[in-house]
Amino acid sequence: MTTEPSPPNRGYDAAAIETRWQRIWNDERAFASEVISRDGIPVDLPDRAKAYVLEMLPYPSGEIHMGHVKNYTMGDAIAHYRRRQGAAVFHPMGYDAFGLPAENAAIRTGEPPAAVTARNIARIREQLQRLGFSIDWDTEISTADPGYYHWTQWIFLRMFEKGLAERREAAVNWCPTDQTVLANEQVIDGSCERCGTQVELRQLTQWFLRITDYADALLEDMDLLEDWPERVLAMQRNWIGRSEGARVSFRTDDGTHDLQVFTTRPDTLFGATFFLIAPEHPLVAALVDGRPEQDAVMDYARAAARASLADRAATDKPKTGVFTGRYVINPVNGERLPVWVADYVLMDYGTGAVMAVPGHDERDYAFARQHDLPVVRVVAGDGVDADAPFEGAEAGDGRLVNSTFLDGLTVEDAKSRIAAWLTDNGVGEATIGYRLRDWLISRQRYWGVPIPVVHCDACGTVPVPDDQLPVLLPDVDDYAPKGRSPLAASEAFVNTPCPRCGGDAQRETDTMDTFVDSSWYFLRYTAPNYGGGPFEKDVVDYWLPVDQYIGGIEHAVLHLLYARFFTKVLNDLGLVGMREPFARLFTQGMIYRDGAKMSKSKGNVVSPDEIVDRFGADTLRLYVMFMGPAADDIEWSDRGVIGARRFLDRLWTQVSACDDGRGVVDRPSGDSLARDADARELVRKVEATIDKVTGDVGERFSFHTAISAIQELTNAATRTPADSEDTGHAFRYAVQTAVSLLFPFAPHVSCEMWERLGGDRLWEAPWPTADPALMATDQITLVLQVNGKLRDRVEVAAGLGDDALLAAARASEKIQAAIAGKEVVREIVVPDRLVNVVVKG
RNA sequence: GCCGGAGUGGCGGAAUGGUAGACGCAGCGGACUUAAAAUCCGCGGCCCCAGCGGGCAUGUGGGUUCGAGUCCCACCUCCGGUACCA
Repeated sequence: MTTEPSPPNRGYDAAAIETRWQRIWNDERAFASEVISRDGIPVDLPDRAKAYVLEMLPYPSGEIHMGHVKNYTMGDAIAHYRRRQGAAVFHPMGYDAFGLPAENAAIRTGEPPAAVTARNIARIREQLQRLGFSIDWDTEISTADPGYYHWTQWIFLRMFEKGLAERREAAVNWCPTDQTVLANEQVIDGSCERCGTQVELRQLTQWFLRITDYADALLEDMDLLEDWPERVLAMQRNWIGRSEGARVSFRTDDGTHDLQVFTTRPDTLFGATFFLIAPEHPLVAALVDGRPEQDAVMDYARAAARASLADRAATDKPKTGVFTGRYVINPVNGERLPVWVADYVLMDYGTGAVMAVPGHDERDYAFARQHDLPVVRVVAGDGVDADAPFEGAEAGDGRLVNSTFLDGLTVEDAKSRIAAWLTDNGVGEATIGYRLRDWLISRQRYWGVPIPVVHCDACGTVPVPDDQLPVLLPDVDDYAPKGRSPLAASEAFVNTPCPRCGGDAQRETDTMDTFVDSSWYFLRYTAPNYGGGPFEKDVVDYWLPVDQYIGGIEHAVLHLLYARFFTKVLNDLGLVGMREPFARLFTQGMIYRDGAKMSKSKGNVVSPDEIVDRFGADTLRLYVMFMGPAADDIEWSDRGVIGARRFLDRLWTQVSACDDGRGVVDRPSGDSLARDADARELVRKVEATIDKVTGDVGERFSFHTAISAIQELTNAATRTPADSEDTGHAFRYAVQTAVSLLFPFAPHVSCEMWERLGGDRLWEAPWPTADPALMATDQITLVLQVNGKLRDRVEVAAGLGDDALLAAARASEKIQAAIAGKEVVREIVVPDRLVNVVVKG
């Protein structure tokens, strides 16, 4: 830390108290779940309300950071709250343990990734336990454990059987630094999301999961995700990128080849003046074979293949391309269109070929101007002549022109008309395009789940039989990536009899993307040690979907999309009952320091351990919840931490003032409150606080305002004079309620204070409920306005009628002065709130 | 460009269409102390005024309303995502 504020030198002993309560909770297994399939033994499913509270599992990098603290503290507060409301709560924890960091460490030091990972997990577990989270530690899982990845492989095989996992050749993203392929979702701005290296496109045979088969289901079932942040849904929608259009078939003028295009503007078919194919298009070589243009075209295609993704994707560079010398026939009017190869056409999207309509597409327009190709208008906006010159592409709405049978139609009508025409003439059809690509899961790296298949010369690709799972990750001497998986170097691993014919065969040596591991972990928690399957359906169906999922926004289109896909596949296989895994999602904001995300390289990291050492876990937890709205990015403040501790110390002092052996008291009686106005006002504040905190924690996830309400209550208690038995009782009631409400955020010291107040087992005590009758005030401040401007305030009894309130307003000298000599036009009365006198002149 | 979100004191932020700035941080004044720290009490948007008071204030400009931080329209700025997606 850059500043060194002193810890308070008075107050409670955080280290002693926190250790004590952690031991008690642990000894009593206080947060163990009732309904977990431990070894395939049938369990009774209670019909109480259930709450599956889940935070995204951590990658065990060695140290937790503040983001984790915020994430898990929020989940813990919700879990505690739901538990005390009487729900059966499930709050598990695990580790996303496969992945590159441990492997890269292994390459540097020679220590096996399994050992690095085991050490890191032990460290993270210790840190989490030190923060006192109410986790069911019996359910703890690691995705790198053979007992876990056995079932990752099993699920993969079920997908393989359904044709949802397949091995095929494709242009894929290759990271030259990490020496492995990457999924589309892991390429950010043309660079590897992990190391930032620009990725290359390579033509390789790889394993894919057919997530595109689920594109529509992933879109449609967003309706089931009512409590997901809009921006996450928007990102997923954009990522899937569904667009309605048509497939159209163009034949070469010599009739030898058929080229398909996808277009969202089939209405502009008459405006096509040339035709483009991607440099990677499989027909490029065939089209130019033996022609004079061959060399130029092939050189261009090779250059495009070499260019980095980022260079290819730059939209501001000139539109390059080469004419192939070939022509295709526009099926709608028989016109010959010259075929060009251009690198702005992506092999990845649609069919890798497009009809170019420069009049109504910006990119085609730029290309046409660049290469002197004709531009034709087929859509004319209001008042635009059919043959008016162009100043740029016109993508707007209008009516069709120069399009024979489409002339006069709106764009929308022309689209359906031409779709019908294409179908009738057998040259195309209406279809849907997606931006979403299949999920490339092969990785040429060591520390991941082996893909459980065998390659046999006689039988082809053969799945490993279920009874031979798990395919264990072998020990190897060298973890360094060499462009192929390190597993390939282990002959004992690779060479195996074919499960089908018994002949010599080789195991697949690629491992799986770690996002596969985390696509189903939330199911395994319900049966962490079960050996008979990945989970048990009835237990999964009891707990799932997750009632509240909490994690970072960075997984909006990665983990969250993949996990939804897995759930749908498992649902289709009849293995789980639900279609969506996470009913409600909360994405927490990041913690910044000095205007930047905390990171070692920037040297602005505040370590959770250091804060716990100095102030205690309760202080850290309270502070991260108090900083600001949980969903917002917020700047860390060293001084703010001290403020949180100061509040706990103040409450501790108040509890000490109640240390008289009276025990936990009931709400003061009506008689007591009728006798004493101070007691009445303080109890009113208590009830209002219960109401506020309950809504903030239970419904609005507005933890910072919940905490400030508790602070207001303790401030009010302090200010209440303890001058009678009635105020003494009210004070005690206020303090004990503050402790009870604070518990989800600062559980250790709350339990200690509760005990000192004479209470027992606060984590099981029912959550307080407010008495609405006591929340009402008997005095209100009536706001007096003239023409909507504040002019005066008066104290009056609550519940007065309009006439009495008007009378009070008219009695105000300031109001009289403000309306003197003016005509009163209208008087607005809002009961128990304000009077607004409207005057003229 | 497109999609999503946000603009309120010195700072983090609060506010069912009804007292703008709760709560906290920093600051200032006071108490305690030989002194400091800690703690406790109090003050606190900006401008004018000795004071009483008054004026101006929630990114900008319009609108709806008795009344707008809040609702509507247009714009500006910032943040995040995405982008030759045909």
